Amino acid sequence: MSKPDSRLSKNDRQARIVAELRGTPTLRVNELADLLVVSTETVRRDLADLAERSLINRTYGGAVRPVSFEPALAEREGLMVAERERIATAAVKLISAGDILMIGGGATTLQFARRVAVECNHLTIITHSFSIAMVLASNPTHKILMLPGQYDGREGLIHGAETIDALQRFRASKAFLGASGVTAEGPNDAGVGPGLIYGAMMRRASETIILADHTKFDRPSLSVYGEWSANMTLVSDQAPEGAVASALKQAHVKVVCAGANTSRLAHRQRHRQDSRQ
Amino acid sequence: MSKPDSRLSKNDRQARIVAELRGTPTLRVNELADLLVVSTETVRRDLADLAERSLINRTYGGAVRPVSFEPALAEREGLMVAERERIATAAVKLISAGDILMIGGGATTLQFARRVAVECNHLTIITHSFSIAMVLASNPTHKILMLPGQYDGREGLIHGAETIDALQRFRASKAFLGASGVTAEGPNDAGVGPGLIYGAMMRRASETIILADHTKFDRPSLSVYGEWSANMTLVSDQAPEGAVASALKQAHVKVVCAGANTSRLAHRQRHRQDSRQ
DNA sequence: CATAATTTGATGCAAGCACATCAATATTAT
DNA sequence: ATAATATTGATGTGCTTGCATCAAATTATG
Repeated sequence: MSKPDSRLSKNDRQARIVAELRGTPTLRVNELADLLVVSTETVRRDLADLAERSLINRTYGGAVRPVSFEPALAEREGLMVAERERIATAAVKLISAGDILMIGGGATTLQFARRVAVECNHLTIITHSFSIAMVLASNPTHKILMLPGQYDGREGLIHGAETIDALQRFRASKAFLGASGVTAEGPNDAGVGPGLIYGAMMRRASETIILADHTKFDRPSLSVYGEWSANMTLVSDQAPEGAVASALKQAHVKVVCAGANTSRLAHRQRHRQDSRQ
Repeated sequence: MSKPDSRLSKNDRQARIVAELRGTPTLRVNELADLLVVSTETVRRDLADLAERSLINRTYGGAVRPVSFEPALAEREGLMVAERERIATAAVKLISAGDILMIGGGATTLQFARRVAVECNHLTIITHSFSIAMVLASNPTHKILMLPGQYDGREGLIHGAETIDALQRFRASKAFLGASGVTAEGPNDAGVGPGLIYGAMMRRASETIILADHTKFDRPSLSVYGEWSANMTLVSDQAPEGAVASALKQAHVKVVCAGANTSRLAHRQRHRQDSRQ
């Protein structure tokens, strides 16, 4: 994409590596040293640096693009992997043939989308998240509708007035939404823009399914985007307790608890952690 | 012999590798050999096999998930790199401060977008291409509007009736569009859906700039999406000749020829091809 | 059942990678 | 300008990967 400038500052060089990775899926230390005209050791140091900030994914001998190019998502992607996988697996079971889904952005819903791509077919899915659309597209039987609006590169999401407006023209049977926090008041999100969209999705869907691991319980976030009601389901890895539990009960919210099960998952997680370093 | 059920057939084993890769971004040969209870050589052979069918992406020492990301684009990305870079550089010069741009999808316009991200600031850009939006987002001063519609994972593009409809609500000062073919009739595209969008963009923009390298000249494609007119500019690496040239002249289309310059570009191209396999 | 074809494992070798250490160079602050 | 700090390059060692070759084992086939 650009030229091998003879000398770049450390920051420029590292930015360059990330940029390069946008074009090529995999890079090798040697290639980079060659391209940037620095020693392989310097490249190695840069890679270690970038991997720590999870801007790249280190491999033996080089680097690959991080799982999700959205910086904000990449940070969270490594956490609670096993829990999210269990939640996603349980949530997929709630899908019926012919459903029209809305899926909100987030690390947990992305995991959910991965499973939808594998296990379901011929669904219509409305989303505002780039990564979710891309993941789902690996299964060509799905019909994926992308919402319009302003693109936020940090979160990899579309949002804004355009998005809300467009949502009014759609109806879905089920909305699958993530949450930064789950409190007695309702599910809430750290961002105002996304929160507004999740709220709009809830109103345009017959049923709403909230996907949230137990660390979200009782953790209030910036904007409460909806109130608990009887057409909602909470899918989590643990059952909530205290104030949250009673609020859910009072509003007749269904709760699905995706408890630990096979050794396969534990095994998977071990694996994941290995490859993460 | 000792563990009959731990033994998998070749196909099962390879399927397992792909499945494993769905959960983990990167795997190493050793990990896999360990996991599948086979020798590292067998794993290597499996990986070579899978890489050939592009079900995985090989790295030194392991494998990563393949770029499910725009297969169609990836094919073209490696070709005519130097030409595209020159075209992009020349096209960026046509941008004025405060412009509202529409950018169509394609390998050449993507290259153009990369330069816009680096060289321009504070532009409003309307697009239907995921990769273009993502590339531009690396410069947070830009405002990126994403069009709605159906997502085509193969091309990484949005298209459909929704998209055309939404375009009617926007106006841009300049539309930058790629083309599969450039004939006397006008710019044309291999896809019907994208073609309709490019046509709509042309009509909603005050000026249209077509980006196309010389291999597109006189190569008719499926759908002619617009007619040459005086508010159009063609940016290419070579000046067109014959019927195309006279058609452009008659319609008063401006032609910008981005001549060859540095030798480092050729160097880059070699590099990219290496790292692609 | 026996033979052929395929698949797998073992081994040796060359090349590549990672890491630690130390010297040289560049950058920054005082 | 000088010193303090940070960054980079060079080098050597140990480990890992990749590849080729051949033997063993498994599977398919008549």
